[in-house]
Amino acid sequence: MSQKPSIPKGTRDFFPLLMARRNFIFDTIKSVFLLYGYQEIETPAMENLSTLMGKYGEEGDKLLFKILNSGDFAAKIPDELIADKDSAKITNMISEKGLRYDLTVPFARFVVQNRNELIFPFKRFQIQPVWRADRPQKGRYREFYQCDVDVIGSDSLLNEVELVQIVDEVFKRLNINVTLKINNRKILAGIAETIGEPERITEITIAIDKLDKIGIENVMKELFANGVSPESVEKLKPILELSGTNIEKLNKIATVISSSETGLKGIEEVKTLFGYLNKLQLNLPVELDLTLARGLNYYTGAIFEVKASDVEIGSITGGGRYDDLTGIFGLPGVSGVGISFGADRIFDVMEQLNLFPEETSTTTTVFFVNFGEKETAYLLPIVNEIRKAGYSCELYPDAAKLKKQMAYANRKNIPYVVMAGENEMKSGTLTLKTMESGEQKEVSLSQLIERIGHRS
RNA sequence: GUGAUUGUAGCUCAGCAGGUUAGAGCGCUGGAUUGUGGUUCCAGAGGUCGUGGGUUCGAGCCCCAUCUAUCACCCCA
Repeated sequence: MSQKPSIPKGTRDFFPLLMARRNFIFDTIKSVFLLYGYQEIETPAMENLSTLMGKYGEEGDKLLFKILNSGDFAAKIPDELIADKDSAKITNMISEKGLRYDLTVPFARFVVQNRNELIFPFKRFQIQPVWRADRPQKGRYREFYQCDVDVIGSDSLLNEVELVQIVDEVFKRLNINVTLKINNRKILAGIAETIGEPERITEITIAIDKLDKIGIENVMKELFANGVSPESVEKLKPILELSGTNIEKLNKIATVISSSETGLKGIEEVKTLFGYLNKLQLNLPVELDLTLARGLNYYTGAIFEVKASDVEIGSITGGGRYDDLTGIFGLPGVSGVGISFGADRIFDVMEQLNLFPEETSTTTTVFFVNFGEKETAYLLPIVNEIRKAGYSCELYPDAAKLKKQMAYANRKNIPYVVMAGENEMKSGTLTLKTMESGEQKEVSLSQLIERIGHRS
């Protein structure tokens, strides 16, 4: 049986049209990054497992793609480990590399490793694929692109402001309606302190993150289930029910968590951030969302998340401040903020909303029919002249039937077809056919260039 | 990792309560038109019904397993 070839679960092939559209997104994002003075870097697709493991929580470790060691690794596994069927320990023995899970942790590794050559504050961006062994579903893939911008080595809140501006500019250029949600991890810590469960901040944040999805009752149930005491959960309730404008919410929460120094610091940070943002003319609505938690446990200050207003797809951009990510790699006291644009989800949003401009599907401008050897010799220098003039063109490689060549040009949506056979060669001209109208005209080379230049 | 739905020609789908040689539209190939595409007409090719087992006289249809895609949970871009 000739079994059909296939690709791994959650991965995709991209056709030329899709690539043109994806590149439109990447180019847009990249141009905004450059506009703000960020510099591009790349890191390897695979990292040592030791730099990846333990950075994304227990769940994250499970979602890492691990790469099998080369050689006869099985021989080195002690029999008792195999007998125990202890996957975790066996994994350690047979795999020491993994595919990157995001761009932030490899970036932290990069910064620590190359700290002496970098200029701080270091502003970098990075557009590369990441891999997660997740089960694919709507808007979720096992291989997808992230477009990260980070500034590391500065704890100024101006960096947060700049990131918000970047988010605003990118989505303005892509013509997507979005809402930016902001929260601060210090406020969440303050809440946990206030209700007397400072140790359980992770469980608490994960639970309240689900508030708009499962409702307040279920959030509270989940907290019970995770061992948070009933009294603490009761205290949490009024916090979750906060409503009003950003400032109103801030003021209310400030009174509730006034005993927590960390919490108040968080509130101060958010107020400062909003203060700056009010001075700028932003297109997107910015909303303080105290239920925004984001699972990644390395965030320590601001947390950002962007949601598309017109499509139900989860967050399309996210990020935050991490004070000590490089500490894990031996360089403490370096603070960074960053956000990550989810290019694939942004793509899905734009597809659904039909937001791609027409030009992203353009192909060759001029097509030259191949009539045979003599004609090809006549055409080759002309084809080159067209390219020199800045127009993309191609000469069909085979002297196939005219019908076939015309059909090819038609399918590729090429607007101009040039034919040059015996007659044209004799008179030193070219026959130019405009595909859309079907109109045909004998022209000189300079007339041809002029004609295609008029197209817009 | 848990739970559910799905799978028939390149694509979108039909397929009568399990019953002989599995259909349509679009696409593809060739011709009408040997220097003319997109429109029209004519002809043709293409499927071991996701894969592997099982039930049955007989399975595209029923059962089990497996893979894929989709959806929800977990988590996340």
